[in-house]
Amino acid sequence: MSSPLEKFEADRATKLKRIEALGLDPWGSRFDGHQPIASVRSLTVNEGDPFQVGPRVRVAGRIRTIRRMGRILFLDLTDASGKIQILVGQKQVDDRTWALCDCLDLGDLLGVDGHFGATKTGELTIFATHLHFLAKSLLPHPDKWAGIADTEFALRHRYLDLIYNPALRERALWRIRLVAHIREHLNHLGYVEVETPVLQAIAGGAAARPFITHHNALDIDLYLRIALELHLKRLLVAGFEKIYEIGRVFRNEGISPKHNPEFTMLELYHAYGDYGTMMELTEALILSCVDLLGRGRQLQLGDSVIDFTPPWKRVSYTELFRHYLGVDWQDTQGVFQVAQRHGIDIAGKERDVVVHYLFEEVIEDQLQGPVFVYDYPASLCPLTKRKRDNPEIAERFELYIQGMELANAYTELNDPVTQEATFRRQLAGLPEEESMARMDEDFLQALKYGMPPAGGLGIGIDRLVMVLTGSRTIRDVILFPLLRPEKRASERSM
RNA sequence: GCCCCCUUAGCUCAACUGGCAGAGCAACUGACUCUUAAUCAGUGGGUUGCAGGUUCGAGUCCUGCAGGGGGCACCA
Repeated sequence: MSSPLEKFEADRATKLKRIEALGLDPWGSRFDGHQPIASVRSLTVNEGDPFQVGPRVRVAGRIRTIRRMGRILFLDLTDASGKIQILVGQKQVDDRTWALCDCLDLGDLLGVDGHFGATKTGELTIFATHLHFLAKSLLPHPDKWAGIADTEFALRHRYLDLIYNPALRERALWRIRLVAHIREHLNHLGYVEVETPVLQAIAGGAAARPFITHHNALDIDLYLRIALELHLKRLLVAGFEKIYEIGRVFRNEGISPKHNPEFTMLELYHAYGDYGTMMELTEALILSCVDLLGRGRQLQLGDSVIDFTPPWKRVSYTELFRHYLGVDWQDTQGVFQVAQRHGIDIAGKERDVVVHYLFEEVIEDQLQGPVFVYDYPASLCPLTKRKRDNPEIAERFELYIQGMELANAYTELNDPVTQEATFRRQLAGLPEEESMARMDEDFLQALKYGMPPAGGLGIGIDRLVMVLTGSRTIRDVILFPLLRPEKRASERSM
């Protein structure tokens, strides 16, 4: 009981007991009829004694500051909509409410009845007639002005960070609005939202290591999905024509400012479309998100300004290679020479693997964008339809903004024979540790029943929100990013 | 998995080339009916992330570990 923190808790527990002694419940109960603080603030202030004449209001929120002046008490109360000052005067409230004022701490949740008005200095204020205690905060809150500076503390106490870091709360709200907007936009275009399994016997649709879990009753290992693709295509076979899913996918890979092990993907499929259909849709969708922000079409992102004014640049993979590397990526000799000049190890590697390295090493970072890069080496795109006049090229595009891949779209491969062949080639090249990857026979069979030609699109929602909110790391747009559990804390709680 | 940086009171931060661990906020006691980073008087609060080592003496130097951050690798 000697540590400072325990003393804080003991002090607050004492106040909790005193609240109980007043015949009040320190954990509160249903509290109806309160209105958002922002809407209270927009009421008009009446002339006269503010304890009497103002409109009657009722609010609920968290105590952010307390200023005690003898027989009068000022509180700042915040709710989801804003902040307002509360004035409690000993003469204007009953004895029990005044006694309660001695038991209030920063962070407590409080309901307030009173008259809305303004103080002598003009501060909009609720002149309280009654307080309703709603919940005790037993732990001391962060410094009310400095907030939380320690990154780790903020990440491990995200609920506190969201209280004391308005920029974080604002970004979280933008993410919510943007995702809702994307749904509205797509629904309006006639796309329907579907849901497909997260637990899968075979995790396919992307090349990534999956998380493994186990189903007890069936006694089988299952994987968490790494993509939405293969089930959505089954739904194309099933007769759905314009579908999308916004869902969590899981990839068992490293964590970085651009990578969280679980993240949110939008995948969308349009029967009888192609990657051109998807390019038009992508531009319109993201543009309408930019417009929703209401900050114009030139957005400041970090040190640079990205101009979203359409039409966005469209440049082929081939053109990029000529421009940045002065070589045709289909020229095997040339590619190997250029790769060696850039210090890339080419020993035993296939040309297109080296091509891909070169793209990521040399070109990707320079794509300020927004720019559509289209027509990729086919061997890098096992789920993509080849160009009719050149089977080495796949009808795929990716959208790049600030060197970051934001969208990825194909003309979908619907030929089961070609699909099976590309799967087999892909599996043959996999290292031993990834031999868990298996041919998805069920998916191939679905294709054999006939999948319409289609355009498909994937957009990383987290990265899109990063770009649109100017966030430097993906953690800024994910409310609860993955952290390693604290060892000492978990041992203590055992 | 590798490299670099960070970790001091509940929170935000000080502490010179190794020399008595400090301040603001928060907390506690008291004064004050228009304050608003309220003010004034007073009080308490520390395993300096953890474990070792060097030293007369370690927050400071060395080694290991943990967590976090950044970078690399991985990520079609």
